[in-house]
Amino acid sequence: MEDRPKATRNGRAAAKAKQVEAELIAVVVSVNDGEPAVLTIGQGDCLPSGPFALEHRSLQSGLRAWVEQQTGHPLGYIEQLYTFADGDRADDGRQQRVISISYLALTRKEHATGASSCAWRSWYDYFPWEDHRLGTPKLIADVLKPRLLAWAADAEQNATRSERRRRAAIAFAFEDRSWNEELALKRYELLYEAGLMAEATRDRRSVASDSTAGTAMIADHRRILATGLARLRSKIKYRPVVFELMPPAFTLLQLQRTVEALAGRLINKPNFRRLIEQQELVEETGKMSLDTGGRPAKLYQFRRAVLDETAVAGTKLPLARG
Amino acid sequence: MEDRPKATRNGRAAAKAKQVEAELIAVVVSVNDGEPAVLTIGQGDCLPSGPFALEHRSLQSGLRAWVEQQTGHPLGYIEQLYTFADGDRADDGRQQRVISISYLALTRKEHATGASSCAWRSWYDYFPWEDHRLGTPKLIADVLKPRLLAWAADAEQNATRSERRRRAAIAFAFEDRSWNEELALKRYELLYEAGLMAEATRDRRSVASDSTAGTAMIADHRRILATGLARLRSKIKYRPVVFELMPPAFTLLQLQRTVEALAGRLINKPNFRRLIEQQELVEETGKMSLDTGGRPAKLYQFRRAVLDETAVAGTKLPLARG
DNA sequence: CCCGTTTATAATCCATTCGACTATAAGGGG
DNA sequence: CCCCTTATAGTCGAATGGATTATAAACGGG
Repeated sequence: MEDRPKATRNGRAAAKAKQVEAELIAVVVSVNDGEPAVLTIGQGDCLPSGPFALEHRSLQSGLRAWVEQQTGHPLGYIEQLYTFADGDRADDGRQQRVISISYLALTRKEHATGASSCAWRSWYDYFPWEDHRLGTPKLIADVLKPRLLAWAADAEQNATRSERRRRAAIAFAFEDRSWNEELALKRYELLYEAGLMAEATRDRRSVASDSTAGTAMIADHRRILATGLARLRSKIKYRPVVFELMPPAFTLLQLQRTVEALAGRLINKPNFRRLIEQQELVEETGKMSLDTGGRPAKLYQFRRAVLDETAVAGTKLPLARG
Repeated sequence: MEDRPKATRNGRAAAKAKQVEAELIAVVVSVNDGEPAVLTIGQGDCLPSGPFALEHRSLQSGLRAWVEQQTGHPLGYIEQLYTFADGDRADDGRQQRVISISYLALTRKEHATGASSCAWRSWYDYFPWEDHRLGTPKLIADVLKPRLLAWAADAEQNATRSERRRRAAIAFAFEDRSWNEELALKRYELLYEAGLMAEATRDRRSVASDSTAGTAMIADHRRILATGLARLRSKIKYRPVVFELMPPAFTLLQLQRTVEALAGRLINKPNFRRLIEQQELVEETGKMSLDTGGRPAKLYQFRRAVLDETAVAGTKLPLARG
């Protein structure tokens, strides 16, 4: 059985043909006054990114270095999102492949970010159909729904037509289905496929659609952003990651507003409080917040201890069903 | 703002220093007669893998090609697990980095795999402490617990000692905590850190421990396997992936045994049936299985339609709590 | 100073979920 | 025919979690 590490040996022998460049991309998220924001560079159409190089000790430290260099912002919590190859880069004629490794980072805005050419932009600039806190956005019924149905009707085969209609109905809660905020990535992919994203028309070199929604980004950065959004919306339901976005002391309503900003939907207040308390995620600081506008609220802090305990329990947040 | 795609441009300008090799690694899982198996090559100490090369259209197709070449086994369902860099490869003096992109694949054994040098091995050969179907393995109380406690006591600082004890207690359900099958990766990491895995003593070039548990693998392959195990145990609870492991027609008990094999714990039978049925995951084929040993059982098949519907619902499986 | 507004905080109601258990049905073998 | 095995149906009860109501405490305006 001398051929055991065959693959690796072959790879090294003929390594020349198998060299790739690895790119690190970050979705850096914060929430300020109930608005979820993402850290962008350029004209707000680009996520912080850079190649993984020899001087980086690890993928994570490489990512931290690039983000700090490009935005002046140090990162706390980070988690890997997804790795993919050959977006639209292979078509420039060079025989060089790029692998993109994307990360989700949670932080707080506060750090004054010097004069870098970076900016915090609201998630919902890029995905205006995702914010359901004030009800279903009109954009959906006025623009997206008719366009999606037209796209479905465009299909040649009958089966394809009904499949497209069903996919759209599930993703966007047509035909009185209930809205599912975790489907953010599926919705982006559907809109891309239907030619409603500026990126799609650009990539296909086809005629620009008469109606595209949300702010576009370079390459596949908006897709990566959608991936981060979907991951975060899913994760806040079973892991206490929200606290990475909170200041050291906060009121329960501030915590709720942060979750709502991420989920893009409103939460029942008493139930939210009950769940937070019975899970012992927070403890009182003893101080009160006076600038609530009404009755002063207790200030709480995250119980760091649960970061170990919770590995067992799983932390749920009550996101009301439609 | 002409410096927008700065990172990428820099990367290309000085590309020479930033070349890496990308390796694809597969955890291929099947379940046969209630035994969960993983596809290995070599002496059962190596997962199928190979470099990502120019001829591969995508990461996934590259992975499929390597697995099929090395094992003769075509893959169905695959999902990305994790990407990591610089395992223990950077220390051989070469200035060359390797990025490993790991995948989880679910399949069925059936395909006669020619005469390749590959073999199906039980998961629990590598993680004997993970199978709790017949009660808690004696290995835990007899070997792991004393060794872990000794490791905890070894720490110099008081805080470190109590932290190690707490981590061990959570992961292995000491001090009458309840067993959580999803912590498989944490358990492996803990045992590695405590020097109980042959890989750890090998990596550190330290004296081999007097007691190591389970079959070791090359490099970090056993860690990757643990990652796949943990991911799968988590995922079967909210997505209907189990059916990728089932034959076209099966009895409800066979389905239950498969879930139990993956989870490493037993499930309450009436509750399992109730959950499967009320979620409409399966439909009757009209045929019966006669070789049950008792009363004949209805044969069911997976309702492919739920693969779309379920995007909304989330499919739970009742894994009884300790 | 009262009173309406705003927010905080506590308590209750109720449908659903889900673990645990019991009971009945239908095959085979001695 | 009894007894083993497994299949299948039904019940009980605790806990979860969504929805609603009630009370408390600040502020500001008339």
